[in-house]
Formats: sequence, structure tokens, C-alpha cells
Amino acid sequence: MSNDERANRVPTSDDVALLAGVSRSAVSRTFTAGASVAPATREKVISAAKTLGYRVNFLARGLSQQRTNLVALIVSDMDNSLRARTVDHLARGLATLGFRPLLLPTEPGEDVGYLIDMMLNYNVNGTIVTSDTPPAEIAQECAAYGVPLVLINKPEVGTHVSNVSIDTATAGRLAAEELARVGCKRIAIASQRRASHTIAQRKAAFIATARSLGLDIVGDFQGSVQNYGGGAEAAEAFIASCIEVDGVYCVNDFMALGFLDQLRRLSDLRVPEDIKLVACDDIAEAAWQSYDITSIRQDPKAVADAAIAALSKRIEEPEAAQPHVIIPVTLIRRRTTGASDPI
Amino acid sequence: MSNDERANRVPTSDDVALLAGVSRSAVSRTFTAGASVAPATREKVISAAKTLGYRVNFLARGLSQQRTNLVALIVSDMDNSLRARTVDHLARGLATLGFRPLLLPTEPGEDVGYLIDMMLNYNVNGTIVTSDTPPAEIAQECAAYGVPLVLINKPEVGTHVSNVSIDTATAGRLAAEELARVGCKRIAIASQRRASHTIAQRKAAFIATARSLGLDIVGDFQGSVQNYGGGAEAAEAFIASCIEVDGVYCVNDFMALGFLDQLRRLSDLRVPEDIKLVACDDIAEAAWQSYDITSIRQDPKAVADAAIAALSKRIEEPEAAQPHVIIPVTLIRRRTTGASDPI
DNA sequence: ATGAAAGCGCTAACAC
DNA sequence: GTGTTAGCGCTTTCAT
Repeated sequence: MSNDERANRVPTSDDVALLAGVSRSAVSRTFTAGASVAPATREKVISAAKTLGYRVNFLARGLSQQRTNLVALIVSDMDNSLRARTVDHLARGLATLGFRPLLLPTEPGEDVGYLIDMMLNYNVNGTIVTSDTPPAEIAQECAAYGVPLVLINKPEVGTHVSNVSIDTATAGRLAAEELARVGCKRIAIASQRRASHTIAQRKAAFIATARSLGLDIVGDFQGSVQNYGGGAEAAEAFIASCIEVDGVYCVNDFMALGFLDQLRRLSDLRVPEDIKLVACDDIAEAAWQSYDITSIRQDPKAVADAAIAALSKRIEEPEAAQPHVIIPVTLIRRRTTGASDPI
Repeated sequence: MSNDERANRVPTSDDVALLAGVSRSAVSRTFTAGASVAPATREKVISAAKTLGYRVNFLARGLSQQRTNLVALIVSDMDNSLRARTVDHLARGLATLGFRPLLLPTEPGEDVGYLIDMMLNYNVNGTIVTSDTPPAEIAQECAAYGVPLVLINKPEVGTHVSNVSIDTATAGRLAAEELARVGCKRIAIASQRRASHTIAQRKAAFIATARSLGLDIVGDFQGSVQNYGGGAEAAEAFIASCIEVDGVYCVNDFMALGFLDQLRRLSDLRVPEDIKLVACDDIAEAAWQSYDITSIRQDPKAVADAAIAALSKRIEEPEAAQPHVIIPVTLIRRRTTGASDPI
């Protein structure tokens, strides 16, 4: 009843072979990269395939080739715009290379078992993790089943695993140097109670550099989560403490947004006149007029590309070394450290 | 050389059958929902599977069952936080029902052909589209190959397709009513030059209601894109026009953020004292202190759930009717229409 | 270069 | 309830 006579069944390579008057093998070869088919044959096959609307069934192909080209993307915190952007880049990059991303969202507290089931049930050829809870369990299963694994911004967990991380040491250092540069002496930190791996690292690097530059770190005010709300909490704690500072380091931009807003609402302190502020990540929101935050930029596309490169290398050469790739960061000066208001 | 003696090969149902001393069918039945296996047999199989680390290969299962449980998620604009959130809900909801989302990002201008290849190459059992460009071509291919399709916030495209949309009529109406309620008379609209489907609809509804309430719509200022930057552009156009208004309708929150920021920077007009503002979507950022925007809330989880429900119903009963599901919206009053500043 | 045949891992009739 | 058999759609030796 459709406008198309062959609508009721998806055509198979047999159908194409029949129509083209060749064998199924010829069809297969026509659609295989390094094939060896006579131009004439190939031509017949192509045209038959076109009229039938034939497409290779990758799942069947995967079954015989032991290669599905499916890649599991284990993701948490998708409402973090930086995360979402990274996932977007990952999915696009993977697609370009012929891989297909299976999106597996997860929450910090959630059961990891189902993720492992998914990876293994669907025979993924690789896994990229960019969730906040670094599941050692996943690494273990991947190792046991020989699934290449790439961790983004996670601690190293073994030799079977590739890591891609931003340069947290430089990120922390640049932030401290910037606060010193603009004359800060007494610094407060706004951070998260249960800091994630990279956050803890950049914070440690910040503290080390700050000390070496003679900055006093007079308080560490923490929010329960590393987002806008957490930043607001940190600001409340800071204001309640009545500690005087001339500079603040926020461990990420989201917290900085909340911190700034709450500071404005609950105090008369002005940024940057009374307090300078540096944050980290340079998400799009950091550049918004109402905030205009000096931040340490990380490039989510570079991170995604490196992760994909590491993964596909692992897939091609399973025994290759697993380097830890470090993605560089750069300081972006804005109004919160006195850079002139852009017009 | 691994810490695990069977590391070199993924166990198959044959391995399990052998170890359990049963047939492969028994293994299959043990892992099939409505099976009929003797408890003793099942027990043996389960334990053998556990010691071997066996998992059903869903791809092989899909091959024989004609059902992969893979669902294509065609997504654009992942850096829109509302979109990201919707995708997150979609992925989780699908996972709960045993479906696996294949993430296929796309850009408005991009070639749709590769998406279709992907859907068909991987034999997806369904497709959900939440990109901004509504590819009629996708709908056509889905129909031709019998792939159930659900469109989110897209125009209706045919009877084979399910639609899930927010209630744009109410969204537009509520916005106009709110501006009228707070005493506005002369209204400007901030919108996008090439409006997406729902944006165009909500705007039309807004205009209709505004007229019926006696509001004057004295200008429609447009940005090139429907995000922060586009809102800023709209504000610039508005300010340059020197048209006086006492109310502004922004077609979405992202534009409202940019509009407000640019208004603050380029003019002395204050919101809400001089101008009231209503936007749409109620994204998280709308509630941020620096903006605190009255908005029309849409619930991305409700949208995702409805889309999944529609899809899974379609998958179970391919011939079922394709209703257009409308998701309700609600007005959230905040400071930009004079709601008291929350503490 | 091409076809025949075996097999990827699984499920589903079908007999027992 | 269980094993046997055939087959899902494809790739890949192996002959030719």
C-alpha cells in the first residue's frame, strides 16, 4: 500500500545479488573497502543496490567481522554545557571515523553494572568515559574483555587505559599568577566539597603557585556541587565568614557564576574593584556581559579529538602504549581581573 | 598473561552450554524473558555463565529476531542546555525500556544522507529527531523502510510519524497575558530571523493574544541566531530604533539573556522598572540572579517521556495511530515582570 | 575476479 | 522441558 513496491522488506545482499546476476560475495566485495571486483561487476551491483535501496547491515557485518564500530559514550552531567559540548564533539568525531556512539548516561550514585552490560551486550569496540565518577569497575571489565577504554579528565587507572586530560597544573598556575599580577594578596578559594579529579588537581596547583608567589590563602569556601548553586553556597559561606580578601579563585566557571551573583546580592563587595576573580574552563557563559569572567580556557574539541585519536589507535593496535595526553589551557583575561570592558 | 584465564576470547552461548552440560537452546531460553526452562537447568546455566563472564550478544540476537533495540537520536544544537537536557532524558528513558540510543549529531546545513545511512546500516528500530532542521527526507526514508519516527517540536509531516511538541499556543498566549497583566501597552518582540517551527508558532500565538488584549506590537527586532548572541543583536537593533516600549517578548530564554545584557550595557533602560520582559522555555539560566527572567516553562523530561512513549508504542504496534502529543507549559513569574526579588 | 561453502552468535520452530 | 535444525545477513577462505 506504500508508494514503494519493495517497502515491506528490507533488501538483503541476496536480493541485490539476484537482481545484479552475481553472487552474494560479489555484492559483499563491492561494499568492502579493499575489495577486488571487476569494474563491470561493481557497476552492476551498485546499480542493483540503488534500485533496491540496499544498505549493508552493519550488525551482520559486525557479527562476522568481530567489529561493530560501536563506541560506548559514558556520560554524566549532561546539563553542564561544557560536558554537552564535549559529547557533541565526541559524537561527531567518532562518526567521521566510521564509529557510532552509543550514548550511556549515568549518575554519580548510579549502578555501574548496567553500563557494563550495555557495553558488553552490544559488543562495543571501545568506550569513552566522561562522567564525573571514575568507575574503576568499568576499567576492570574493559580490561577483562579487551575493550579499549579512554578516560577523559580522570585519574590514571592502569596500563590498559588511555587518559586524556586538560593541563590542570598549568590551569592552576595561570590562575594564581593572574591574581598575583593584578596585585592580590589575600585569596579565598571557592570550591566543591567532594571535588572531582581534575578540580582537585587544578586547585592543588593553584595553591602551590599562590604560595610560591607569596599570596595568602585565607579561606576555602565550599559548595555542595560544582555548579551555579554550589557557587552561590560558597559565596554565602564566604560572606558569613567576614574574612577580607582581595582575590577569589573559583575552581570552575559554573561556580563562579553563582558566586558572583550571590556576592552581588548579599554584599556590597564589587568585582573587580574590591575583589578580583579568576575561574576555570571558559565556558560560553563566562563571557556573558553580566559576568565577564577571567578564566582558564580548555578546548573541548581538542579534548574530544585527542580522546578519539587515542581510542582509534587503541582499536587498531590493541597492544600500543597508552600515553596520557595533556591538553593545553590558556588564560583569558576579562573584567573580573580588570581587563577593560569590551565593546 | 591477563589476570583472567579466559581473557582472550569473549565467551559465547556455546561455551556456556558446554560448561553447563546443556544445549545452546537452554542457554538462550535462560536469558529470554518468557522462557520455559527447568529451574535446575536455569541454575546450571546461570552459574556457568557467571563463571565464564558470559553476556548475550544483543547484535546476534537482533540479527535473528529482527530487533536491535537500537534507537537513533538525531540531535543538533547540543550546546543549547535545553537540548542537552532533553537528550539526557531521552537517553535515560530509552535505556530504562531496554532501548539503546545511537547519538547522531547533525548541523542545520549538514548532509542528511549520512544520517539515513547510519539509521539503516545499524538497523535501528526507531528514530527520534530533536534537531532544528526538520528533515523531511528522514521522514521519507523512515517511512520507506518502516522505521518508526518521532519528531520533537517539529511540524507534522505525514501519518507515519508521531509528533511531540510543547503547547506553543498556550506559551504565546501566557506571555502576552503576563505582559498585559503588568500593565504593558507597547510591546517589542525579540526573535530570530529564520525562526524554527515552535518559535514561529509561539510568536504567532503571542501576537494574536497581544492584539486581542489591546497591546500594540511596535517592533520585531531580530537576531541571526536564537541564542545569547542573537538576543544581543536584537537588543542592539531595538536600541538603535529608538522606539519606546514598555514590554518585550523574547521568543526564548537564550535570546532574553543576551537581550538583557546588551540592554544594560548600551542603554539606561531598566528591567523591570522601564521595560517588562517575558521569555520562553525557563531554562536554568533564566533563574540566575543576574537575569531572573519571567518565562514560560516547558518540561524537557515530560517531552522526552512522551517521545519515548510514542516511539515504543509505535514499535510494539506499528499500525497504531500517530497522535500529536502536546506537552503543557506554565508561566513562571520572576523579576523581569516585577515579581519580588527572591531571597 | 568470482562463486560455493562455512561460519559469526544467537533465536525459534519443530520434534521428542 | 529439552535438543536438533534452520536461518538471521553478512564476510571470508578456498577453489576455480
